[in-house]
Amino acid sequence: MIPDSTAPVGLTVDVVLLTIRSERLSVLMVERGIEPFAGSWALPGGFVLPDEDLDDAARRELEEETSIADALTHLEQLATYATPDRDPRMRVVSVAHLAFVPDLPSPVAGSDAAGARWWAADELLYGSEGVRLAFDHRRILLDGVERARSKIEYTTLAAEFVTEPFTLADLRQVYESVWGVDLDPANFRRKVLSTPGFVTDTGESQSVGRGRPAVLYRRGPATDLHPAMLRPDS
Amino acid sequence: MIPDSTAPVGLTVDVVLLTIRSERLSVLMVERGIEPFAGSWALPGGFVLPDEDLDDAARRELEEETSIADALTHLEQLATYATPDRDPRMRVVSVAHLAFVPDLPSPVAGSDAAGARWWAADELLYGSEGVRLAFDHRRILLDGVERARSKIEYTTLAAEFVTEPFTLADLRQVYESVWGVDLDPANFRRKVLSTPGFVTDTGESQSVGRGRPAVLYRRGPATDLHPAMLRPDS
DNA sequence: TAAATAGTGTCTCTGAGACATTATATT
DNA sequence: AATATAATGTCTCAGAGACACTATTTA
Repeated sequence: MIPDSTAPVGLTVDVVLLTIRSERLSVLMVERGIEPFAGSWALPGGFVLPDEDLDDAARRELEEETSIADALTHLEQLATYATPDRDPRMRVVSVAHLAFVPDLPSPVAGSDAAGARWWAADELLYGSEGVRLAFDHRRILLDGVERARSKIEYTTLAAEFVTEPFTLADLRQVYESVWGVDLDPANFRRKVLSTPGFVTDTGESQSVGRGRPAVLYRRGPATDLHPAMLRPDS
Repeated sequence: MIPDSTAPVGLTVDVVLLTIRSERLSVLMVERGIEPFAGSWALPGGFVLPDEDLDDAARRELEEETSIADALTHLEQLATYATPDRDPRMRVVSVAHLAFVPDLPSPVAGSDAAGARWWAADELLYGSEGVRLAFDHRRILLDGVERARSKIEYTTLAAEFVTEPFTLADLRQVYESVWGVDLDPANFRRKVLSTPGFVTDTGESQSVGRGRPAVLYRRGPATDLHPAMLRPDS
């Protein structure tokens, strides 16, 4: 029985799309052109269509607002946010998603949103510039960043942040940016190479300015890390 | 703007309530008295009220259907299920939750549901008796069990399954039941006692039939395990 | 040649697994 | 005494951290 006291709700998806830009963990945000929260920055997202699955909706909204859905290999559900007054217009339930992409060479151009840009996550979350975030998107972003931090511990998802082919220094930079720590290059190398299928050697190498050229790798077939990559301190 | 093409959806919560009964990981299910899926077994849950938060709804439904919400210390969001045709009546989005309780001495009596009982998770998921599960609750249960299996690796949540005071054998039995493995008692003891705040010694001991009496413990203040409790094989 | 980065080698320490041994209860 | 379970002790091995050292490039 569907009780009368059950009010209809709006269903939306939001996407925490993370990448590494200039060695900083960054997130894609869109500037809202309309009320509520006009002028504030929001996670890309929108209403789910009838008969549309959640992940399809997330990909579609990302395509509409930022046209970068192609590169999306990994998209996972993050959590659902449904505090009654999170949207002043009506009750809206948002199923947040999390995705990782490499630093995109092509500029992110939105067709729908007023403007879309990458923000360094730290700047957005802890900056003193008074950047306003729409709805409860600060909380969603916090949860997404925390999920990313823990996921790269026990999965190979860190490799989703780099463009192929990549060096071990590139991959190490991902961990250092997401975790905000420095890792020992030697120990990091040993850990990555001792995990079968994390990366595959291309045989080629690349010279990046000064220093010895680094061997180039591609993502391997492995998805999990046993044992996990350990985060310093904690 | 809220598009016209956005159909209203029903919002429900479901709860995967796990416990250990007779050394088996078990889940609380209710028998449906009405269509759809009359006679099938379903996870406890129901529609979220207007202005009600998700976790409040989960606790309320659990109380209404099984009257055991009191003992619920841990209740976490599991995932959201929104496949368009998962409910034949209308589009219903279900936010599933996960909770752990000790084996309850008092019988679980439901005021609302036709009947409520504990099922061994294995029996329900892999049994050959043809137990029918309502909606996509088999998938939700699978996800809940898998979440539980991984959560007790790196948190102290296994202790939520035992009644205080408990022996280390009791706590070990939780891991063995949830993981479906045998653990070395000596190594398990060393691991638990070397994690500060996992358990606290009561000083008392308890004789359980034959064998040397075991020291009794209570849950400690720790919530995380560093390093994690390792699952054999994998 | 100096500087910088890539890559290798080695030592130590922690912790997990295997399993022997001792302790304390019941029957 | 026999048996069962609790609790302790010991050995070994895998893996992480620290860091010295070698290799290969550019300025």
